[in-house]
Amino acid sequence: MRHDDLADVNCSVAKTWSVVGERWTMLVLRELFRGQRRFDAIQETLGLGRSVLADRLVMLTSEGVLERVQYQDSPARHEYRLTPKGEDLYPLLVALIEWGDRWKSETPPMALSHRACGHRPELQLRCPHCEEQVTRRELRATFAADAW
Amino acid sequence: MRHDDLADVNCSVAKTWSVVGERWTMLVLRELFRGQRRFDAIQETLGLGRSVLADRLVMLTSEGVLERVQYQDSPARHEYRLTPKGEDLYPLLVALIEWGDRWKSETPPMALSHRACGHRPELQLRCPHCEEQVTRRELRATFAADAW
DNA sequence: CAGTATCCTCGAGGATACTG
DNA sequence: CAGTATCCTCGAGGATACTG
Repeated sequence: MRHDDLADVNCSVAKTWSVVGERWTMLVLRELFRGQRRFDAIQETLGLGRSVLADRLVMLTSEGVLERVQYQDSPARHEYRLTPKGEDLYPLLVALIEWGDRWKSETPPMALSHRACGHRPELQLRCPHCEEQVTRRELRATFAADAW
Repeated sequence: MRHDDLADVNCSVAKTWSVVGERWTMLVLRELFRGQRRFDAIQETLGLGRSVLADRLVMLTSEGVLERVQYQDSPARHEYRLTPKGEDLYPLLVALIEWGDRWKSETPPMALSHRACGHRPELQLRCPHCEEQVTRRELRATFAADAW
């Protein structure tokens, strides 16, 4: 199974992975969420190959995760911005940060805080109906007939 | 930068990626969360190479994400179970599922429901102090001096 | 069943120079 | 600045047979 074949499998994990599962993709998105929009800025910070970055940006743009926006003319220059589909990857990024903070870093390299109160936000798995947190033991999984 | 070098960078996204960022790792974990614990069962469902699966299981075990448990003797047979460190990857898996359900699947291939009420749980980013949901616009990021 | 051994392919990524 | 062109390396993953 090639990487691209993940997109065609009936599993939401695999489909998402077909978009973000390559080595550099989530780190490129990390830069976008951090406010970097320029090719050279991202390339220098991450230190990845220019052709790899160019390829990832084209892929993410054609996926609708980023949009390429002209920010000046003569000469024309473009930058990349997160679309709503791209912004919606934020919980995924936070999940990566939280796990790394908890299990792989002594001191968190970056701290998020709620502007209003200064406290640290966290991802919670909740039942919107019961209005309480749930653990995976309290969940049932139902698979469609053609699910992978 | 090789894949393994991500572990040594001072960024929690990169460190987590050094554990879960290869092509098959999250899909292997999906099988574990689904209750599959046996080598052959995982290998047949996913269809990945046996040597790749063996390598991933060794890596995840040495990372402390899985533990290898003997479940019978003569002949000795082993299976794999999620440790607390592995269980803590569940929000990450849910984030992948939610994004795929929302943006890449017409009908969700698998539905999670709260056993107590039957409703669908969701990941929410919350401030535990203010006891309310927050968006990324309401957050501030503070980087350590040596953060990547 | 849970792997190991062996061999092979191919494409992801790196490096560097160049261009409008 | 935002890429493209070119060439190259190497290791991740596939396939198949074998083993305690």
